[in-house]
Amino acid sequence: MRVYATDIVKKEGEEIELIGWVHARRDHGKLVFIDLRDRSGIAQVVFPARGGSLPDGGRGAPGENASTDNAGDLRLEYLVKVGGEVKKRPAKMVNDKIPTGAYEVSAASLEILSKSEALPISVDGDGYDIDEEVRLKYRYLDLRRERLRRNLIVRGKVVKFIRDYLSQRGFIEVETPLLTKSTPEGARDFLVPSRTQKGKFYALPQSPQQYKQLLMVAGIEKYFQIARAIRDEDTRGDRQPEHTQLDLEMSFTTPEEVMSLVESLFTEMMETFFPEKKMKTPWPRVPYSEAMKKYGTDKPDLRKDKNDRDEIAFAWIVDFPNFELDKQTKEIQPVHHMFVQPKEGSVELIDKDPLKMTSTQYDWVCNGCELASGSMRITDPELQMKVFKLLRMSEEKAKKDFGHLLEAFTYGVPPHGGIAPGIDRLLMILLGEPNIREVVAFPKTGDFRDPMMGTPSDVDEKQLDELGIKIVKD
RNA sequence: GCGGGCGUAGCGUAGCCUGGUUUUAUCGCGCCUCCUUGUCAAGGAGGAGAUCGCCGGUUCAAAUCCGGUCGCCCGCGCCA
Repeated sequence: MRVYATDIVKKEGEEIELIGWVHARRDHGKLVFIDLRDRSGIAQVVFPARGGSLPDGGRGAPGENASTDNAGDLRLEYLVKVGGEVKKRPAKMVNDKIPTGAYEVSAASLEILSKSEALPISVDGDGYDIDEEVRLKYRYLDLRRERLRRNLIVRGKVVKFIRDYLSQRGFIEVETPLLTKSTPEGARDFLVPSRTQKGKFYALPQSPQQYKQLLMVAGIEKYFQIARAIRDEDTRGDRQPEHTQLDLEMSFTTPEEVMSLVESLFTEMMETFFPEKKMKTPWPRVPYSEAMKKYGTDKPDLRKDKNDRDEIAFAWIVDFPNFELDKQTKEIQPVHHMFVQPKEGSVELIDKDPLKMTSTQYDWVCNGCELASGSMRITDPELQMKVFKLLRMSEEKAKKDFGHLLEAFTYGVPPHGGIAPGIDRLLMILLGEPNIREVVAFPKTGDFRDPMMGTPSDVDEKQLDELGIKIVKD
């Protein structure tokens, strides 16, 4: 019966089978030890003397161990299947440094399932000191290391927790398209050329924003999606060309309800998976103006001790202005996006003094990092059109780009709002990682490449012809 | 686009400031051969592996100094 390495502590005296990689080998000639690693962790396997038995009496008479005679051929990262008995180690041979250190598997059989060349990178250790280009080229090896395996496992658990939590509360998970429409506002789009409509393009979604609002018009009422948001803007340590958000939207809701939902969801998540973190509850609320005045930023770091790895300072920033002036162009632009509902009493200001308007926006921040922006949305087509115009969009352009939304709002639109917390950034902070790439299975480099896949790549002339595309080299 | 840091075997590094006991470029891990019955950073003996990112210059002599160039990382701009 196959057992995971870390489960041997529960199997003393039993005949078991381990399958995993040779993480380390210590060959004493007639006696060979390996650390066998599988997805659970590490267990020591001891191979008996070749042609003999173990000093402690071992397994059976000489000759019975013939099936482990190839133990001396083992090399790092060979994939092996080992059969044997789980034994408690004598007291002075216990290794306190590993969780399975009080036990070991006394091997009776060994099968080499797959050999390995010497690895280009070590998968032992945390890997931080290895050139990242090489780590990414051999990501499938890099992911073998304990730290990254743990990151993927925790990520999977957190996402499942979110899904369960929201599903239990009546939310419906809906997938929205990846092939969508380019709108020149906001971030730069990744474009996908259309073959069937030569000369036209799809855009990959910067966020499912419009779709989720249309789902509210459809009457879904409570929507969420673990959604990819894709933006063609330069990267940072906490920014990738594509990242994952918990996108959610509710009808007949209030900022209070959204904030309280997110707060209880993630508080419970923290208690479940990160009980060691010190977190203030309820999360403080800081008005935008106060944050700017006191901290000079709308994503203040509210930790008391910034060197404390376990301190997590979640907070809400509220009472954002609707609009601000671009620092360079001095043109008016939305603080969040152009679908944000102004606060009650602020709406009338749009004709007189739009910069004085306060919005329903609320941001979730953590340790000086923005984790999410959310708001109530505009549902009045007239007000929405006013916003478009305020942002110097012609009525024709607005109807061309957003006519579907404006029209949808004429068919019985529920008031709605939502939020979209960034999963990668949250995990980066909680796992104490210095970079978002450490919590993403297959991330891209700072200049958008994947050294493993060789992305982006040239394409065949034929593919370009079908799309009606000619490459202009400068 | 701008600013900063880095580039020496498969990986991590020393040497660079102050050019020459480096004519044969340091050390650790990994790799290969042999020895080794209790290791867990196993140990012992031996060995292979580097056009010092690339191009050019200065010099009797360049990993080292100078110029250019390429690549990566971090930050700014940008990211509704």
